[in-house]
Amino acid sequence: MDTINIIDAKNHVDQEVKIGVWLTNKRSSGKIAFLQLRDGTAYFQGVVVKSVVGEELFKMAKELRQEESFYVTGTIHEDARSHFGYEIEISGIEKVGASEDYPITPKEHGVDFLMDHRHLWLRSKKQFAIMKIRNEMIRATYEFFNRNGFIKIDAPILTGSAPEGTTELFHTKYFDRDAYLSQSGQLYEEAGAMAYGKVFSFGPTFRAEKSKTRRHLIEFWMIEPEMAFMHQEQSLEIQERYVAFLVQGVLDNCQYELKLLNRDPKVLEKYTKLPYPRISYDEAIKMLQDSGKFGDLEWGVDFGSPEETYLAEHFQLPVFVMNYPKAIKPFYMKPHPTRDDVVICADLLAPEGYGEIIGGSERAVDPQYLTEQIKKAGLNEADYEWYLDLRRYGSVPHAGFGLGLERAITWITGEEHIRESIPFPRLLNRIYP
RNA sequence: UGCUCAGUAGUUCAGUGGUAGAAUAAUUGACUGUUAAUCAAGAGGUCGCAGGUUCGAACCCUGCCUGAGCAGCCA
Repeated sequence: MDTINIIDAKNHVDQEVKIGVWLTNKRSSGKIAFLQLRDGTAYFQGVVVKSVVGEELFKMAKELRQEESFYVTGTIHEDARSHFGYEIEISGIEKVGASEDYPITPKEHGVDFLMDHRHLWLRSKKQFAIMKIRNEMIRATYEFFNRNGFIKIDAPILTGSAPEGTTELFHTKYFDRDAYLSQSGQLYEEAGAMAYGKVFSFGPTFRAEKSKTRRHLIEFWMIEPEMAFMHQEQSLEIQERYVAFLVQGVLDNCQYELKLLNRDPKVLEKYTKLPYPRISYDEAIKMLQDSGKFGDLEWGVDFGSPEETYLAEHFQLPVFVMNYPKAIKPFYMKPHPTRDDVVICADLLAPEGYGEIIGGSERAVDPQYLTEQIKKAGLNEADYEWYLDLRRYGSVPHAGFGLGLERAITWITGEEHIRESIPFPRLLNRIYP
């Protein structure tokens, strides 16, 4: 008799198998019991018929508690009455771990209660589906960049200074010196690109901002590719190919999970068609002004979420907004060749109101210009000597971008809030569990 | 950090000045195909915390704590 996973049940129809499972719910009558089972690969139902298994096993089945773990043995049947398409007719139960008064019931719960029990909430169907899609997007990320000649260069998490100097950093100690948790690996990836051509990082990022919205996490995961001998236009092509590849990966490998989430695959299929629309910041400002919905919006301001949502809704596709004002962007972006007021950059705004998922730019290469910008930004020049070295020794045109993994997951899964896109979210005032 | 809203049974909520309620979960029993099964029974409470007003406060007032939504900031 084979020991299998639920997801492989279709390959074992009419065979007797053994599966290690947890009980998610049960229903029973005097003669028949339905056990809702999960094993981490899928969810399906076990059927226990009293007249077949006898008094003792039937009684044991009826007394199983929610989230109790056990082995079931039985025969797999194809059955149209099951949501999964298959079920197991149980002939034996071997208890493994007891469970009493499991807090998360099949009824509704509030967000706070669920977040306090995040370690258990992860077992439920919706969370299972989101985590599987997250895993697929991580897998597809590695595949995409490896296929396209990138190597992964890990940026440090502990840094001695603020890479961008703009947002709040988590402060810590590095023995007797000050240190900060990384809010971006980008500058290090630029060093990587000058060493190995095309590189990417994929790691945690920390922002000590008092942000409290559905699109913010304090700790999140970012993918930051950086490419040497590359201008912004080629970078945009890589960005849209990468995003489309993520969507395609989920469509190819997560149909079951999309169904659990009620996410319509037809909507996602639209996002695999390239290229994505591109508009300049100037055009975006004009569109917003013409809409008459944003008051006295003036050139030079950064977009808030209502503006981003309006732009993305207009195209119903991910849309690149290019070349923002220099004043609202970080110091390392390449200045526009003919205009003093904008830089060569682009944000990718996700449709359906999910906001910015990528920020990217071509990088400034002139060490003199960079030194000035570092001073202007009020940063300590000495901390950036190593960064300026990259411009002193064989600098080349290069571009890169950063994709926020959880924002992309929230968009692709169609979830309301970013907090369910990461196993243990760190939110303002929440660091338990 | 600002604005708004909320905190009552394990959970989700009703109760807005006069004996603390419902549904659901858990428990016990009935039921041969259930999909949040159904039916019946008993049980379940520091009404967020502290102070005040009142003959009397879950309810009114003040302060504090906790959370949610939106905004700013960002990916």
